[in-house]
Amino acid sequence: MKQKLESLLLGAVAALKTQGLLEQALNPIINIERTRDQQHGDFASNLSLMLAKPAKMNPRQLAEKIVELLPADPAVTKVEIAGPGFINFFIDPKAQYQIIRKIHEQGKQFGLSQVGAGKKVQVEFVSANPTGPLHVGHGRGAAYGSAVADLLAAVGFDVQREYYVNDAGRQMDILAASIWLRYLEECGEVFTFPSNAYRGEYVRDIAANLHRQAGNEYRHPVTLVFEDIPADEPEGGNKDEHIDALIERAKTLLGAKEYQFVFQAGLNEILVDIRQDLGEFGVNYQEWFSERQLMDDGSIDEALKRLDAAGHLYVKDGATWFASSKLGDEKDRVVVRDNGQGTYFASDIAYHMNKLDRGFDQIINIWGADHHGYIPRVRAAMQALGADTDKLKVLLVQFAVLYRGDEQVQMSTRSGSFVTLRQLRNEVGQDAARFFYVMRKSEQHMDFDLKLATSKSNENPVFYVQYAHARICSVLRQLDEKGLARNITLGDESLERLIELQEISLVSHLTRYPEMLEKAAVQYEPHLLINYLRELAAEFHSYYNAHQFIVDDEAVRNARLNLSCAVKQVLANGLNLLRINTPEAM
RNA sequence: GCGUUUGUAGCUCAGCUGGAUAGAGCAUCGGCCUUCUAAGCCGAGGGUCGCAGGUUCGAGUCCUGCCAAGCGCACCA
Repeated sequence: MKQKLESLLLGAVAALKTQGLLEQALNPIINIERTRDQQHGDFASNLSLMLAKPAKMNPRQLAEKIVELLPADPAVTKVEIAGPGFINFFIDPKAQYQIIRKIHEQGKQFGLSQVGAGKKVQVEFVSANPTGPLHVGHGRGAAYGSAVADLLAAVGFDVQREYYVNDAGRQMDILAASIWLRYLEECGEVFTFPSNAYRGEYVRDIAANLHRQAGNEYRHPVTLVFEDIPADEPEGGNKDEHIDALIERAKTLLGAKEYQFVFQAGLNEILVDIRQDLGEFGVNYQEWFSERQLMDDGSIDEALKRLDAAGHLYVKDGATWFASSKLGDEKDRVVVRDNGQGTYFASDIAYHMNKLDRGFDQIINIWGADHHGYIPRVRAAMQALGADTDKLKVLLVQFAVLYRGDEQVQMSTRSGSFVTLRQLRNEVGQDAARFFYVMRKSEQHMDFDLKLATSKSNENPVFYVQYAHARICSVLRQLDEKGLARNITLGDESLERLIELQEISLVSHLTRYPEMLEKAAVQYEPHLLINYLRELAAEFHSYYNAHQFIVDDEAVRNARLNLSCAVKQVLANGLNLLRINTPEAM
């Protein structure tokens, strides 16, 4: 419909040109919008406001001229000039009724499109360090990331979902040491647990499993373990030196192979847990990409070699630096430490090089907002590798601040005092969790009130949308109980009997679904889909309260049932896309 | 201090990339179940869109400067 109006307006512009009112060279952008207010018709264009200046006319006069020159079209019942010079189009409801038939024909396919044209897009999200279970902060990234990926797939992109596993680095060593120390406790050793180690209950669980499997195989007397280890912070020492020394001690006492075993046991157990957690949350990946793999297969060396060859590396103070400040970053960054170890950033350069080599048309990274300062250096690295940095899109997700009523819930992985995603899912349910997370714009700070979300009452907006779906199912059941059957053909033939305000409004709303979906996908804003569904549900509830569907007049009855079923289909399509259930009864 | 994100109703948030009288939910107040599910509907009150300038036919939206909050500014990940 938009395209049709656009061509009509273009016709008018051409006519203006031949009349000499507009310069031939002028090619105005035709802007057509949905109106906000029904009184302004269905669509509006600000064309004459845009052209007023080049045409040297006042906008209202120009608008009259445009309307006069506008080619006729049967679908357009009325054209009005309003306000400062808007041209409002009123569309024949009959032309819009086609959407009901279309929804019925296309079913689950309705709304899907091919604007993505099969372009390869990678969406990397969550990628939390495997040092513990996912918490509620990760939940938002998970819900948002998977919604973005699913939306892109719905409009025809070839989407690859990926989780980057940081299975290397100091944090992982701290985890391994934490597990080993808890294991020693399981064996009966007694000592003070380091302040900087991971203290979560899950660490004990992993240690207990290890103890069950291996008995005392990895046991060493506590006197040996703590011999000459620098003091921990509470004892007046340094917590980092304390834990680092313990990591080294673990490696020497256990030996490389055994240390790896403990390390791997922890990693595996946590990764399995994360994968299961996300799977249950409706979040699935095509690829779990290992950071260690990048080290083992020489990718990091290769990436650094390429940067060096292009003259972007230099050595200072014993470390190797990447001259990122020449490429937009605020300062240069170390890629190889003076101790010879690569930094996390070096891994990330290699990772992005790998992504580029895999031939994606677009690379989307979804990060927590606390990583935003990291973007310029990754961009710089991609540029230095000779890639088109426009291919990279970084979407930031603000953290969700958790409340219980008025009280903020403090969280820290290290101290172990946090609410896990799993706890949240169990408390508020899958549907409410996904809905709540995606309801807000991603870069908006979010207050997640557990009390509110856990309250099973009407305060939960997800029920509102689901209830609309269930209500329609209920109407259909009612129809059956009354011994009536739908006559879809008759309904389709009788669509012009839908003349009530709510009916016209619903039909118009249904026609918007595909364009809304496309916009939500291309702009990475799944909350638009949520808003749409809430509006559609509201219009349906309003309709339901104002009018009876199962009426004696067969034509009206079937037309209304066809409309209701179209609404049901679109609600289901939207909810399914968000992986939220569509209950038939509530 | 520098960078970045945010500031809209009592609270939580939308606001269709610059359009018409700024919206919704919750909360408050008043109505609607003999009728397809009241987890619903109808109505009312509630606003200096953080503040001040600027850009233009037109600004919650764009530009500048302040104010406030979150986050970031490692040879951590």
